[in-house]
Amino acid sequence: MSGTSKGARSREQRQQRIVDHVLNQGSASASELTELVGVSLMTVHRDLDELVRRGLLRKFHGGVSAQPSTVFEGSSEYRMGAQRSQKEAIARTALTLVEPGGSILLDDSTSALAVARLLADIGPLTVATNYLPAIEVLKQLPEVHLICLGGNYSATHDSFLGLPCIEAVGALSVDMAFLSTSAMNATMTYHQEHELVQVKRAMLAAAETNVLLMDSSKMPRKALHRMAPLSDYDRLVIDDGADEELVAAARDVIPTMIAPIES
Amino acid sequence: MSGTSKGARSREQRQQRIVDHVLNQGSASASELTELVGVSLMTVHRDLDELVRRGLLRKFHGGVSAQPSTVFEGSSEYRMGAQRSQKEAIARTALTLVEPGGSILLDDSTSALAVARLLADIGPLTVATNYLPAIEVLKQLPEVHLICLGGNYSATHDSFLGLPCIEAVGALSVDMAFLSTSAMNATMTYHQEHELVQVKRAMLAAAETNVLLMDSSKMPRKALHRMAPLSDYDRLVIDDGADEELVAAARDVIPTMIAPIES
DNA sequence: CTGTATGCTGTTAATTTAACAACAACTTCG
DNA sequence: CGAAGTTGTTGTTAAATTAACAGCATACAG
Repeated sequence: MSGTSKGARSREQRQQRIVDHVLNQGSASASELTELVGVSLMTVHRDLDELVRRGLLRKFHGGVSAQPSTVFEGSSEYRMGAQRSQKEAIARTALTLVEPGGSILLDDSTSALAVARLLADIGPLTVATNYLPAIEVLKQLPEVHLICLGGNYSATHDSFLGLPCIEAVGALSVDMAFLSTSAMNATMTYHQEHELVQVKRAMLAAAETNVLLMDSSKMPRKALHRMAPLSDYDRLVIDDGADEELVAAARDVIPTMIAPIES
Repeated sequence: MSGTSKGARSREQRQQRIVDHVLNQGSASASELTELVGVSLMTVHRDLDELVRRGLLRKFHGGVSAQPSTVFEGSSEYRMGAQRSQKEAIARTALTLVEPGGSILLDDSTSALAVARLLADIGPLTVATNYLPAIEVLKQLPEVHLICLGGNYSATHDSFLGLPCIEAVGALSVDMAFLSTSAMNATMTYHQEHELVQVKRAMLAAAETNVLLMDSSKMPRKALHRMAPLSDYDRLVIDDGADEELVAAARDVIPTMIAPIES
């Protein structure tokens, strides 16, 4: 490609040092970081912008902090970033399952959003979702018949949930649902929040074919609520950074597609 | 309370002038606006922040613009335009009917959007709507419990319609609905599109009190579909540019509030 | 009438951003 | 193999934005 081998490496190391320092101190000013890593103020700002974009840090006027300092801003933006290329690869692979003229369901996950972003040139398609960022993307596409699944707005997820949403899903019958969960193992999928579990289960029931989108970072973990057994899904799409053993185990249960991460 | 009578008035006028100028020019720089309104740069920035918060302007580094700088503008935002100050006046008057703790319904009209923009400091409130621009505004307000009425997305209206929406409305029972129609006379309201009529009728049925928002520009006209008799509404809010005769006739049917247009 | 509180405004200093120039690493092509 | 071109990273400079504090006018209570 281009001049990235040495440059990118030192850049990464530098950003890692910044993250470490901020995580230790809780927060730091830009000029403070200038001295720490020995580059210009401008470069520090550029690093910080990227780290914010990746969801690792928070920026406020005067510096950066480790945690969501105030409240604001859906943590959904937050989730993207780090595994962005994985999610994009997964979405590209999952996209091969979509056929023009069909109907699909997208849940409120960044993985599903990545799918939405790739639906431009498929052909006529009906897409239903409760996820506002996905709606913003899909409303631009003239060939997509968009259905919004309404409900109670959740600022933390930037989506619509609750009984109204479940009922709206229940009224549908679609070809395919693309779902993601916060954790899984060889037999079960899990999620942190009960409210989301209810909606996702309704989606599972409403679709002919259920596709589970998983980026490897969340693979060998559990979470509070059991959501659905792996056997409830018809297809697993996962990136190639996943634990071999787990993938092998999952393969015994459902057809599994491995998404290659581009360099 | 405090020093707001004269100060606030000039402040509002100033912001109005800023909005007018930006809408005319398409965009403007902060320093340019400084000369226009004759206050310090800092105050201009404070005004712009507030106008952005109210959803009237977009800010980018170096100035502000009327539309989403990157994309085209939704045709719905556009409709505002000429009758913008009327609609804002109407909304401000209608707002006096809203009580904290209550629940309200907003239809997919720019008049209802104007109401949404003023809901910031009312107190806890439940608001349901099928209108995407209103959702974008309301999702910012921490005190508002927002319910999205889902349905089939209509690009021409930027809202959700059809059977799913009607069913979602039917599941609700709210204190007050704020509606607008494309035409009215002394006994009847009308609308151009049947699909909208159905949704609005459902809203009428779901609310305890129905408030009709009318800017005078559309008063003495008819439109294709009869929507509902004026007697189905409980309150009419109209700006003071309306035809005297018609207002008098309407007064015989329902309580009517006249919204003063500021200079 | 006086004191206090509240909100709006201006000034200053610090921070952040955009825009451009310089440079290194890699690629391509002769 | 080397020259030219491309791409990505960094630094410099100037402009823009923000926070913080101080000053002033108005409203209200006593």
